[in-house]
Amino acid sequence: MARKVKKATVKLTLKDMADRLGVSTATVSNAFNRPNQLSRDLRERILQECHSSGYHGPNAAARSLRTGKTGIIGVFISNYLAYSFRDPVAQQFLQGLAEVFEESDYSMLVVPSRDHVKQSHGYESFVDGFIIYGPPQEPSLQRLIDMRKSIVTVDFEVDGYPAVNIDNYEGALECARHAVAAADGPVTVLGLRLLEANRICRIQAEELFDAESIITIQRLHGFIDGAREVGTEIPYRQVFHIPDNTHEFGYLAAKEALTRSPRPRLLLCMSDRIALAAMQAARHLGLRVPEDLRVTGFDDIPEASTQHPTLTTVHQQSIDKGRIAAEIYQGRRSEKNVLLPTELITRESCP
Amino acid sequence: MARKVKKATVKLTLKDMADRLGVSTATVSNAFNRPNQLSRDLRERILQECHSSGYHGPNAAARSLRTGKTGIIGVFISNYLAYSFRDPVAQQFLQGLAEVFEESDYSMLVVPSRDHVKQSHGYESFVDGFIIYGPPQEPSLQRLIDMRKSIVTVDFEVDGYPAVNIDNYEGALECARHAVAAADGPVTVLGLRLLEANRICRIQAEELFDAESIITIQRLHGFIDGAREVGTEIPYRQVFHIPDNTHEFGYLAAKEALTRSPRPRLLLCMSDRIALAAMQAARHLGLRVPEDLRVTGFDDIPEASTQHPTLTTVHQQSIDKGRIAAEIYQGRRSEKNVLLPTELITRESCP
DNA sequence: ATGAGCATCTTAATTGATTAAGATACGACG
DNA sequence: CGTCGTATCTTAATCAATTAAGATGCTCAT
Repeated sequence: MARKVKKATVKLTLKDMADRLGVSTATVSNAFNRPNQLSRDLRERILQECHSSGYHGPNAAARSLRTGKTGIIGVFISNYLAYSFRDPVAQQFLQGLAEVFEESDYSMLVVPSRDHVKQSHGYESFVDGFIIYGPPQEPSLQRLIDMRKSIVTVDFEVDGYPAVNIDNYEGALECARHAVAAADGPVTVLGLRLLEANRICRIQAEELFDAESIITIQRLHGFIDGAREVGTEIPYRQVFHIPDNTHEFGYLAAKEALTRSPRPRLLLCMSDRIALAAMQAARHLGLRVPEDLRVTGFDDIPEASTQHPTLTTVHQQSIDKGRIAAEIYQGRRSEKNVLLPTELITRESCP
Repeated sequence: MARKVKKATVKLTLKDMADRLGVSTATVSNAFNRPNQLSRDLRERILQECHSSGYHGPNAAARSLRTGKTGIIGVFISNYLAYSFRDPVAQQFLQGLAEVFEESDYSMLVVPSRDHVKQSHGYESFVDGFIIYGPPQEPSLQRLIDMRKSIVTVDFEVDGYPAVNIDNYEGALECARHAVAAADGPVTVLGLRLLEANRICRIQAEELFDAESIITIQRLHGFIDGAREVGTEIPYRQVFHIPDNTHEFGYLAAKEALTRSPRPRLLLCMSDRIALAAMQAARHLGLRVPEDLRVTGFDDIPEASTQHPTLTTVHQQSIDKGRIAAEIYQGRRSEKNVLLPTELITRESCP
């Protein structure tokens, strides 16, 4: 049963209101923006009249043209837009952002960075500033910088701009120390976005992205160094590259890793989503976790603690990452460069 | 290691470009918007100069003021903004929207409907139109209508506007028929948002929302009618109200339902998230699914098929719902009122 | 040769607000 | 009584674009 509503009336401007009320546009504008510039009575009358005749406040485009502000902040996701609504960590990050921006009356314009420079219609000039999540392509980044907006970067850094990051290396280090020490057999790493390739493969050292600033490279080094500390060398050939953080890719990569000989006894995964997919693959292969195979994740997404067996993983403060980025953006924090700690959470998959 | 980028230059306008090039503003504008209004050579020169001097296209606010269009579409979520980034079905819906809008160069402004009318800064006039997901409060809805924008409603209907819905009743009916017939004991419904209360409780018939248009009421009627068809009456006192679709609430409600006497042998849940939480609660109580307890969900979110035991549920086309809403919005579809079918998916939790 | 037709570019009105500066009136104060 | 300050409201410039209508020069058919 459909709802009924009144049909809309004609489009009204601030000037129309001024005419109806017999005052100047400046006064109507002030009624909305600077209450102390006019008498209480008149302001009441103006707002009352606007409300009853269906004028919903000053036109945003005009206001923005004049003031240069919009109340909209751009969230720049370095990936397909659809991706950000599918990745659990990105979701939590967005949730954190939303929590803070929501209460201060900002709206969020979520934009994808893919092919960003090619796009024509220039939504960028609509936003007051940007939260940039993950490193965009170089030309996109330059363009954002050129727009002279305030910027906060997340999960990467740009000289001279505030940044929020997590301690990927330390988390991976701690994780590998614990997991490799407990494992009694071959170790395989299921790694994310280590190469440019868009298919699953094992890596060659020379193909590896050499940027220390890429978070998965930080995790990889943490894994390798942590394993070495407890006496195990992880050769590059035991590291898989997975092009995207999806269940499907994780499942396939795990199947491949687990059907090789010798079969690994430990999978160090670079995300929880990959780890959960790997556990499904293990189940389908008749392997018990953790008896036959140990698995660790990274991120500590909600499912990590609710699924069975529960997942040993490195906790990162995804929601806080969003909250803090939003707070820095709003100038509500003194520090400009935040490094959030990570923490190993030991659960059933690798006790 | 932080990236280095060039610092930004001064702010440029279309007029600045016109002056530098010795042409009129109209010509520069046309270079961007109406290529056939000027010679190929001149257009090249203009775009080249704009690019090299760092002018990134016409200011969006000014353009929008003049044209009345922005290329931004508002996605109106009838809940806290943060919620939409946490609810799996909402996420899939957003993903579907994003897929379509992304390829046609639209940006999505995700706005919460909560306290919508109270908010002052009027982002609404920034958007060309609205996708309204779930029924907002009456005054919010009236306000959106008054703005005279194009509107597509999802999961509810408004007279005179296009709508996308799913067949909640039929899905619930089919689900209850199957599950109740197979169950050999008491049946309990874990229902979502059936009352206004913001705590878990069992319902009294007279408290129930009486609007036939609310999707959870449709599901409830489906459950009740389906059970009746196979000879079981579900009394209202066996229906729980859960205020929000979260794991925590689901877990608590299930714990409560499963510790009552007589213990139910079947839980009909109104969402997968509730059902998955219920299965965790069952595990913690030492109950085996499906041997001791059968569980069904609704929605068919990704985890329903990947977690163990896999979940019997009613599939809804959440992503398509988003895609179709976006297509209708863009006038790419002839039908204006779409009812998507649902389908029972039988898995391990209730074979 | 002439004017119609076309491509190309310019002029200038327009969009809906914000806000500095100015005008007016009124009360208080020396 | 003149003057100053304050509260209140108005005038008008400004923001950065779009676009209808007009101007200009060139081609081509008659």
